[in-house]
Amino acid sequence: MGVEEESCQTRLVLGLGSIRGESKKSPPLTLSLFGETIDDLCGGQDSAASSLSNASVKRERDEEVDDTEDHRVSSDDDGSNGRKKLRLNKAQSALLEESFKHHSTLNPKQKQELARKLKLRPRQVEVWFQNRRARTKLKQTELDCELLKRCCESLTDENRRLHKELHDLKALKLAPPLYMHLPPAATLAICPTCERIGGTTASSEKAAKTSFAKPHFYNPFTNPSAAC
DNA sequence: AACCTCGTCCTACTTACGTCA
DNA sequence: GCTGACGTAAGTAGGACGAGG
Repeated sequence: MGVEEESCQTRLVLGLGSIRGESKKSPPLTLSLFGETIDDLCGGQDSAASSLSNASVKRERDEEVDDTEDHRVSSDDDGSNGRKKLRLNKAQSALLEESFKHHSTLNPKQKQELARKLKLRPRQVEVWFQNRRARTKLKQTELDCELLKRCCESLTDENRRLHKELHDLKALKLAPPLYMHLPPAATLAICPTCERIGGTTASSEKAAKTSFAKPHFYNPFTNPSAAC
């Protein structure tokens, strides 16, 4: 099936969502002209083109640039009006990915060059980059979400632990006989920040002194379990 | 200088096709 | 063969921005 065959066909694409009124942005019906510009079809400028959106006009202009290879399949063979979908081959995907690694956006020259190499229309290259950026962003959002979830879980655990510790300390305070079993007060070190009782070793004393000298700030993002 | 229009590019959202389990 | 989920190409609306009048 050649480009000429396809480009001569005017295809009416009916968006189901639009028909159902699901999309607030979409018009009820969309007339899609594949391979032909409005000007081509109307035989001149300033007729119907002026009523089209900028994007549509631009798209049609792009399509004029490269229609040398048919990556589309006409759906009119079977009499349906649905659009057929381009599938990029592995080589095309690989080159696009490689290009995306170097720059996630394209200038017009790069777009043209890439389209020429891939034997695609510049508009298709542009769309691929738009969708690729969207996928990258979505993936990053998912990763961020996962990280926040883990931080939240960590903070919840820490909070639970601190509550329990506070409860234990209060219980300890209300139980005088237990004082008898504790070491002399002078040997106890209490963390001024978390109010935990430290041990009597040199290291814990040192830690306590350090805590006095320099209050520690807990950053769950850099050190989720850094508290004491 | 301030404004308006136009063209272009982008994002966000959506639709619809192809594939696969 | 049918079906639902998923990935993705493509359509659309609207905003931002620069150029030119």
